[in-house]
Amino acid sequence: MLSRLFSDVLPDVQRLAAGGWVEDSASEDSKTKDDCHLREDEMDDSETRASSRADSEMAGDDDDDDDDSLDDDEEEGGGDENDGDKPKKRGPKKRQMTPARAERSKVRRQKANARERTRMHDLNSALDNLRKVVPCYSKTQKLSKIETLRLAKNYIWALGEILRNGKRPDVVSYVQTLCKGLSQPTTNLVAGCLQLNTRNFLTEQCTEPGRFHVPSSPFAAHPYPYPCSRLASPHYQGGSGGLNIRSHAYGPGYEAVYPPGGGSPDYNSPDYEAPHSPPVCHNGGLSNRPGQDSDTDRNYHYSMHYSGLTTARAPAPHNLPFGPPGARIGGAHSENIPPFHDVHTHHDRAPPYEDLNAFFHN
DNA sequence: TAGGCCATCTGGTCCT
DNA sequence: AGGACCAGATGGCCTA
Repeated sequence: MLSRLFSDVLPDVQRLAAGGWVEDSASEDSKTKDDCHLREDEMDDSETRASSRADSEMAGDDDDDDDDSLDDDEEEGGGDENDGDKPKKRGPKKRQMTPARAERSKVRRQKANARERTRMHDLNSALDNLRKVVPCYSKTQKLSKIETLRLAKNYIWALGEILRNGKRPDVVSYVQTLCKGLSQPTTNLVAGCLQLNTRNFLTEQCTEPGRFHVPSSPFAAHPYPYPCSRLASPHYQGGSGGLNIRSHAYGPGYEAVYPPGGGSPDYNSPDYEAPHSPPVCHNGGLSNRPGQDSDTDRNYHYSMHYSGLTTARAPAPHNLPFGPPGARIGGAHSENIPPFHDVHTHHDRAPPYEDLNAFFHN
């Protein structure tokens, strides 16, 4: 069984690796593959059923020829035994299903199914690749397809805004942008990514009220002071957890937080078509006390992908698109990144970010 | 148990 | 004819 599994998985992995991405999710796919085997077994059953259907369609054909031309000739004039009491149908006649034709049809269908499977696997691989470059990635808890696409769209839009505005957005508006149109769980997920980093900042680095310095996040991969009045506001429960982001659609008491002018994307822009997701709010249920709950731990499986801005190929750590323009930016602090077994650091990304980095470096 | 997500099968359509 | 693409149907798995 295992060898069968590997023999099936390996070609896929090799194919995907040849496509430019090294897939390391063979084990992850094992279940699916196994399932696939089961389904193939089922397919055998269905094929059997299909065959029996075909056989039933073949009722009355006793010539049993294997020749196509013969089939065609046959259908030109054949099958009229019962036409006496039935109105003649117009259009192309339904071909009589000979065993040979049924066999060919079956093989064709099997090949089509295999192609369709491959196509969908390729599509899923592309989606996996996309998951790796959007700002929240986990091997263990993957974003759904639709959420991946939405988040990717938001991410692109946010990056575009950064380029258009020429200034770094604050963390909250950035999260707002990313979470537009996302489901609440995904919103929490993205928020969790940020929360993780802000908590580290708060517990380890923050020494000055109202100053925001994130050590191990994309926001924080570089120690520069990041003023964020919101985080220092009464709404901010940073001392006990970090950003609390939640939709007020989940009940009263959740205060929407919007950046006070500037830096915030124009969600009404025609460029932005996402359905309006619940606004990103404070006061919500994401207030993780250090070491408090399992959700907190789960959030640790995620990393903000802006950490990718500090890739080895990126010129320097002053590539962070956040914080005050012109802020002094120090060295990278990848060593501050906690040892998440699941964390994705995007060292394999570079060119677009180098552009961005260069932009913010100037 | 309902709902969400997913993989797969299948038939239709379009294109080469 | 055959392949690519698509959408509907179906059933399994998982979670709240």
